[in-house]
Amino acid sequence: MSVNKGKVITDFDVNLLLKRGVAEILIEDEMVELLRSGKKLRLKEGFDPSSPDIHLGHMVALKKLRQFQELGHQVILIVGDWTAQIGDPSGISVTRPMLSQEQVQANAETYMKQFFKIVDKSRAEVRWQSEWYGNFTLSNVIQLTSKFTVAQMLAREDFSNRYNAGQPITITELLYPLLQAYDSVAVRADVEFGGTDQKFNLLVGRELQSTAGQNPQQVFLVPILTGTDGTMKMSKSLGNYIGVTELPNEIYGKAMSIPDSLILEYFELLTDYSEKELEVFRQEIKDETTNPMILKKRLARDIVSQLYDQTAANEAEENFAKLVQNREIPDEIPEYHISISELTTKKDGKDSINISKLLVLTKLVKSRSEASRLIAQDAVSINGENISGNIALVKSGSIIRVGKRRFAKIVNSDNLK
RNA sequence: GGAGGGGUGCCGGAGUGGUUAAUCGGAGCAGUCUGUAAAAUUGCCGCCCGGAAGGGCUACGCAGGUUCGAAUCCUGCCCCCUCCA
Repeated sequence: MSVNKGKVITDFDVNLLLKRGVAEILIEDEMVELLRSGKKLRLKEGFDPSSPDIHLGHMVALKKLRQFQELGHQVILIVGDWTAQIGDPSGISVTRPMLSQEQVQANAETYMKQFFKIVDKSRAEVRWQSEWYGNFTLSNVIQLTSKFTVAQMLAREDFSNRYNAGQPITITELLYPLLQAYDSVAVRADVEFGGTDQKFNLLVGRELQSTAGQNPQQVFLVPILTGTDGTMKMSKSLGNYIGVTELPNEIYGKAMSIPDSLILEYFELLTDYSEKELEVFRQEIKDETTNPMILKKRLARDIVSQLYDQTAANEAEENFAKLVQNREIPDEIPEYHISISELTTKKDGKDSINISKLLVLTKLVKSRSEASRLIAQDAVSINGENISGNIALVKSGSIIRVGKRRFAKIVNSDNLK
């Protein structure tokens, strides 16, 4: 097979590619035609390194890209080092803080590693916006902006909502879709991938490509993954996300904590379980013949093994069973070396330790005020025994537990001095 | 440039001189329950000192001022929104 060609594809491929985990394709007929043409397609997806973590929400589209790669197509990842400075206004109701060059640079570095947990590096091309925007002049900007009208921009729902609600929209934000669109021109994209909230931006790309004499790209929209809270979209800023570089135990645990209502959505968008299998799951949930927890465990295991491997997944599952389901103490507890004598006071002739100070030192809590509250709420235990006051006996080797999941093992550093 | 409206804790949003660390809702944390789900329910939800009792500090855009006392009144400044130009 020629390197310039994508694989000849079957109906099965088309169905998998264009149906599973896909929200909308514009223009679908053209997309199918492109795939059948055998042309090696240039698939673009842009990322704003506005925060340093890629999470499962991003994984939906990345998995799609991966599928296309397996059919021989070329992925072009755009590092949005310029647009990140603006902050994507899509679906956001307020202006985002602008980031510094340095910040963006640092985030972008860590992004790379994360991309290639899912995307095949050998069939991907990484392009930085600064490649073309670095030399952009004001006259380029004027030329670019002259092609679009305010009315066009206000056609976008989140802009018009904000406008109507009397919330500020900065001019740089209006620039965002244009910059993203120009990326498509710069890399001559055949298809651009994004979440459904990206629809407007991707469509602007089509228009701009047309005016530049290129074939307008196909717009490939994947669903927005719901976050672990079960209501809002997964996003870093909402804190309801599972990062792809988190540790296996964390990923597993967070996956287990999603509401039941999300199980099928996650299976569909994040795993390769076949449609048939999904149908079985759906039925089982509906008929209540299977405890949703069992299905969730399968889901959690699958996600971990995709991001790590089978072994890690099994370990995470064991860990979960022990730690969470049986409320045991984990095998490995972070140790803290502290000087017990410095924290010790005499009370009733016995040596005792100020627990709230200890909790702050071990970083188990943020402040002494918080520590006092948690103690009062029976959330703190030492070697399995709840403590009732701020004073208790702690020895070298004592295990402190705060809430369900926070642990620390105390190691006395006195005799090391 | 002119007129009007507004800036309150993570978010939304009350409060217009006095137990106000600031009603209420959401988010979050913790307890009970449990499948680390949901629902329910209880409590917490600025920081510091103190074993505790208790005490102190900081906070309602920023900076001053009036007052025994201000998120609340006054002055200046900054920012946002709407309408007019």
